Amino acid sequence: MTTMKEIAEKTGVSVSTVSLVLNKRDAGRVKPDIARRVRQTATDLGYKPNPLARSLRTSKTRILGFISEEVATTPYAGGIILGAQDAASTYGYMLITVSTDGRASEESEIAALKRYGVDGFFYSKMSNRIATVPKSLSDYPVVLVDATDANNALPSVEPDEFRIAFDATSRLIEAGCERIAYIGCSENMIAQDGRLAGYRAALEGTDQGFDESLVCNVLNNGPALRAVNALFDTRNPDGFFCFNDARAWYVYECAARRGLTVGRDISVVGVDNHRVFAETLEPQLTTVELPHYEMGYWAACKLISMIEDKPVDTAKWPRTTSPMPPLDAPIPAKIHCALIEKGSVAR
Amino acid sequence: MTTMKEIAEKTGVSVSTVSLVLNKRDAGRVKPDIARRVRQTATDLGYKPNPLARSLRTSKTRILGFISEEVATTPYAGGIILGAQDAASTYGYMLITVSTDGRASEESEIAALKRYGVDGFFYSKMSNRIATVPKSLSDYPVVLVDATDANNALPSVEPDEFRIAFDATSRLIEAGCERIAYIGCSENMIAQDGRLAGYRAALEGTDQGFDESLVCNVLNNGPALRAVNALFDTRNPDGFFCFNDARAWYVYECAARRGLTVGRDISVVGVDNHRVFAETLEPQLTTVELPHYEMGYWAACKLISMIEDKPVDTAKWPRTTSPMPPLDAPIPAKIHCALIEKGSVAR
DNA sequence: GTGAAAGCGCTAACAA
DNA sequence: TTGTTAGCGCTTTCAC
Repeated sequence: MTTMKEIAEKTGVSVSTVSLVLNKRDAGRVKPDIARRVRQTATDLGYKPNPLARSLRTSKTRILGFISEEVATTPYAGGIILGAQDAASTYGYMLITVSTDGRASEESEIAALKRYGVDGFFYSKMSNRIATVPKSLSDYPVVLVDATDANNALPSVEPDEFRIAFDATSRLIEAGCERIAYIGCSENMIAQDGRLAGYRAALEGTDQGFDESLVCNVLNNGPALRAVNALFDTRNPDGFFCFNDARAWYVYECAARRGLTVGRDISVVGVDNHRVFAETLEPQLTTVELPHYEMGYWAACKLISMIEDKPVDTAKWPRTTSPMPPLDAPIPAKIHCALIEKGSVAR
Repeated sequence: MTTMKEIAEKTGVSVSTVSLVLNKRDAGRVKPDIARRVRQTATDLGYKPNPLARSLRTSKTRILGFISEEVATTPYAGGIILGAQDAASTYGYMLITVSTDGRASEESEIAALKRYGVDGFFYSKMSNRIATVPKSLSDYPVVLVDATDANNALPSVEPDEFRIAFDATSRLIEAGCERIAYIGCSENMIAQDGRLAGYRAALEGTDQGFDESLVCNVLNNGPALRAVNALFDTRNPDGFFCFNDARAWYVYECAARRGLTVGRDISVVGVDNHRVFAETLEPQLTTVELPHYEMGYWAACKLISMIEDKPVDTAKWPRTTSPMPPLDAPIPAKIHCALIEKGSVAR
């Protein structure tokens, strides 16, 4: 591992000159010729700065702490983390992820992260919830991911729940469905509210309009399956917007028992896409994929821009199907990732 | 953030004495009384060592690098990482995870990790594959997780594939099933080989014996579903061992179309448990859960023991249902995690 | 037994 | 325009 000292000796200048040049602070301070020679030997020797030593001086580590619940239990976390990682690595940062699943250790994890000198934090709940960020984070830059700050004081990156359901429902309408059901979640969550509103808005613009009796909010397992079954009996829907994979499965199960084929007899649009569904239900199922990767990527960009206190170049951000949101919005800012659509049309 | 200097001043000793005491190198070098006072003020001030400064001297960072594919696409990764994190945090380490999904960036990620001074690496493929560890890792401690070293030179932690299928099949036999099918994977992988062997061994100990025509290896989507459907037609199995969730779903779909109910008309044991299945199929489905958490935990213990060059205390490891494997085995060592069983009996 | 001092690799005042 | 110098917090040798 080559050091600045070696470069300095080899070039015949002092370490500080090398430092200036290599940190791009040489404008008008170091002779262009010397600067060039320094840069040359640096690349010759394959110089890479030692982040630890740098951190010791600057107390900036270029390490980001990612705090989340449920990393272990959802397949989504990975996408978010991957996106955050990509963005981080683009800007020369690394991620340390800790998850607090089922443990009361959040505070000690945060303390550990602080000791390692992270420059800022992601605070993530998987699947858009209201979150209360621990006070121990209050003197650090923080961005919420797939979550909304209870105090509405911190920037967050979230999916555009309304649009997810609005677009998906519109798609079913265009496909000619006449009795479009909403299979949702009876738990109280942001996603449920936003999506139900989007579904409703899409239908209210049409002849069929919004019909409460086509809304079926369920939890899980047997009771959920029975509720969907009852909906089939009473309203015989020909189109389904499903809150998530599990809800889509109830529809599939009921359809199979009735000899109905998805994509022919009924149309189903589901949100998200567990791997298992990609292997089984596709391509009959139309899926609306949440842009987890983009959420992570955007959040990292936002966090880094806060840390470095300069606007980031939004042109480099990966795009979803939606227009780019305003980026340098003041804090608190909610940045809505829009949806990604995948799969064939329902019918 | 209190420093050693502050402790030294407050106690009226020098920094070096503080260092000696706090690093437990004071035996016979520092007066017990002084040592006690140092320790006292340290706790009074809530002293936590600055890992960065320490690293600069020792070139040990107590950071572990976790390299994996597919973090984004499987829900399993989370469990492994969580386990590794827990173990790491128990021993005062942190994890930096990088994933190399669909990117040619592996080498640059490794280089970045090295620059951050990681003490060792996890190299993980999700779902037990033969892996070739990059040569750039060869001068570091490395442990493979859910993967087998192609050169058989590195320690690895893997599930006990044979036992997974042996136990699951035995369970179906005990439940009285007489035509037990194996719904497997037609891709060539360690897990497939091991599990098929386990299934076969369990059946060969019984009257029904092993019957090739009950083995159905499939890939995905329509073709897979049709193959399972054909198996239903030709052999009418009453018990199923399913390689994974997707395979279990094919069985469910076929059963639903025939009006059969799982847990009553047929018995199904599936490996793994995506969250979506826990919400839908349980408790009818018997699941054999791979011990991802334990794999991560054990791997971290192994890696740390290599780094610190001392045996770890295996008594603290989380247990699965299997007996503890020999731990201080010389390298190369394969440490087999056994399975965890969950869910109700099939019938 | 204890402390002074050097130095890990780098940055940033300040001098020259 | 460049170099000297003084640390960042910690470990470690070597005098005392």
